[in-house]
Amino acid sequence: MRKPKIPPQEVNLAEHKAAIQREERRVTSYDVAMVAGVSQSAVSRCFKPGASVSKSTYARVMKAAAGLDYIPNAAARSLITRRSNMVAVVLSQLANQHLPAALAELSQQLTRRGKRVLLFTMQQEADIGHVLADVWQYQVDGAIVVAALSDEQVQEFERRRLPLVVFNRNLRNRTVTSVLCDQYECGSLLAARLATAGHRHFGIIAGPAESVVAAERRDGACDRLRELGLPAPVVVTGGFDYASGAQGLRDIVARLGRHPDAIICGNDLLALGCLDVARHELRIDVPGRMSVAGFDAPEPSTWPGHDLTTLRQPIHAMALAAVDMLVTMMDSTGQLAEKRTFAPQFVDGTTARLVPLEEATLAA
Amino acid sequence: MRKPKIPPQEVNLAEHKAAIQREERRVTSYDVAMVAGVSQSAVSRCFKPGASVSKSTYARVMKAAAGLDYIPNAAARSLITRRSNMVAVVLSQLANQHLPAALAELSQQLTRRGKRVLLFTMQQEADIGHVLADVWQYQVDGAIVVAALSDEQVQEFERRRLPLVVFNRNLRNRTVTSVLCDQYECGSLLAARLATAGHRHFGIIAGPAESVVAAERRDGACDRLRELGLPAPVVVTGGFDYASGAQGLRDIVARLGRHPDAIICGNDLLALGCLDVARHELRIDVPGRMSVAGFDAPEPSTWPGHDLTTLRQPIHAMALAAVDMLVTMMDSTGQLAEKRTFAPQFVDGTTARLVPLEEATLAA
DNA sequence: TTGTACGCGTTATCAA
DNA sequence: TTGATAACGCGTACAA
Repeated sequence: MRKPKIPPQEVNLAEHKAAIQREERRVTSYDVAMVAGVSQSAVSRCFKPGASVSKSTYARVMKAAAGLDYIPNAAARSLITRRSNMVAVVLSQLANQHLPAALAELSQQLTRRGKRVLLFTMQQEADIGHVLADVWQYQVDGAIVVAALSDEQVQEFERRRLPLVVFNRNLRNRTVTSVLCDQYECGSLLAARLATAGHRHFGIIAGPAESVVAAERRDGACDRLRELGLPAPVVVTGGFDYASGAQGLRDIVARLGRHPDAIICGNDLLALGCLDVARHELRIDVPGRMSVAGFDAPEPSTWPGHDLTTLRQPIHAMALAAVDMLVTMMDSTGQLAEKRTFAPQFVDGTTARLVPLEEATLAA
Repeated sequence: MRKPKIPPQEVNLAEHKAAIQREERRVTSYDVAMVAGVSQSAVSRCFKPGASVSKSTYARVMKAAAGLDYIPNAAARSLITRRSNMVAVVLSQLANQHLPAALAELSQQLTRRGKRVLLFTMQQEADIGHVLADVWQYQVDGAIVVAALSDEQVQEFERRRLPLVVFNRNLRNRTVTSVLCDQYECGSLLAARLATAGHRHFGIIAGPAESVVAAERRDGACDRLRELGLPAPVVVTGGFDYASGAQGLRDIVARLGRHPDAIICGNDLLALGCLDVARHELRIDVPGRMSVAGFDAPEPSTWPGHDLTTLRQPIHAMALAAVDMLVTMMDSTGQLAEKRTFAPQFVDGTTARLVPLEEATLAA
């Protein structure tokens, strides 16, 4: 019923192109077929890698396609193949923290594997519900979500058979595939390193009470200190900002009557605030008399001058793993839920003493 | 020829759902129609805002749709409507500078208008050619590009009738719609402000020789100083990093035999390096004896402690403008190329003296 | 207001 | 290797 009822009839390129222009149509594979003097299916095959086409046909088709600026329509393709080659990446607070770095890595890795990124951002993680409704519409082949999904939401992914990888969030749900850096373990590790160096009295500037990440880091540190038989640390809460770090140290010193041996901060911004108050306001020698450590080392280029002792999440490895897992799930129908947990990288700055005092003295 | 030859025949929901499951099909509007006992077009109308449907039909359809977890297929829709509601956002170096903030703003604004973001990232701006080929495939309704497009590439957008807004890049091509912060003007403005305060001898740590942005800022400052009849500034080049800022000041001082009245740095990282060397190595009183200023104020939360005098690009306003223009172009067919240039915001830090010496003395 | 019939542009199947 | 034909899932004239 289509116009080109007589396909193997070659048509003049320029003329045909003008006709398309006139009719305000898109250039389709039919148009290419007419100009090349082949069938529409032949054109389709030429754009499918590994299809069986003769050299001469291929050449004629490609020439016609180039002349018409023809590009296959991804929407039509995805309709029949049931694959869009798009992956949804869902996240909030893009402006904060190391998410930009993570997004860049995810995007690069997905592109390398021939997938496109359909980006969904939200103001707050709580808005995820609205976002998911959009995700379903767009026929993505999979999703990488940086948000705390509810059990129900995870189940909806399963029901729709949509491969899902949760990034950097530790869900209770055991059936979900995720890649993360164990924040509890991070807190534990940092406490242990500092304890090994001989620190006994700890202060913790934990961050927001409602933050899951902050809570896990705090609990990891507290539990480890208890296991080691050390005194319970003084814990204060607040925001995740510079000012909270500054006030946090003041509060701890006020509560304790003196400064502790070491301060663990919920993130690096807190640590910087703490550091400045310690050095310039309270005149505490850091790291001589007190150590300060944080989490979430930013890119090397940022925060120059400071040389914080901190932990860094291996974003590159995590992004690689997330994309790997997602692609595997997309290729094989039957998938196994897996949780890959990465260890943090220790960033050996100059704001914490990490060797026992005797050794430090010996070395000096 | 389709199965539901007899649509107004109500079908059991659970049974039908099981059948779909069994056949491994997607849920379509036909399925909803069968369960609701209406025609497929009725279902379609129910999902189109402002279509004429009776209350009762709407209710039956929505109930069936909810029961089947039906969501309209965006690919099929875009095939017929010729609109995908997707906008391509193309950029490189996501991890650097203020691009994350810009992307977040763009994404928010586009989402607010019911558009989805299809994200294309590249390692270098030069890779834009490969990326564009992908953009054409995905039938986006428009594109926001943060890269220096060639004339040819701009023309291809026109040829394909694809609305384009160039973000933060000053193209020679006058026919392209773009939104940007004039870097030449930024340099000029900063030089003028400092000159007004009485500074006469300037040093410029310009940044990479190959960077267009760096060159424009430098030229703007140099030209303005010349217009004001001030001595030619000492200009040094290097990278865009902290170390280059530090070395830059050393070089300027070595070349001049003393330190100048004011230093203009190609970006904030350079300024920080310069600042630290000035204060801690060369023992120069900043801003008492020398002023230091930069460009590209980062988010308030970053680089705490430093309190740099600098200029900030109004990213929020720029993103808003870009999306506004793009949406306008998408809605009306005949579009007019327009270039919207925003003025930078002055960030009044503490590293530069901005009032003439007499006033400063009087105030003291 | 509702249903019929068609087409959007492609890939997949099958026979030639 | 090639061409005819049938889907894919939806929106939309048009007639009822």
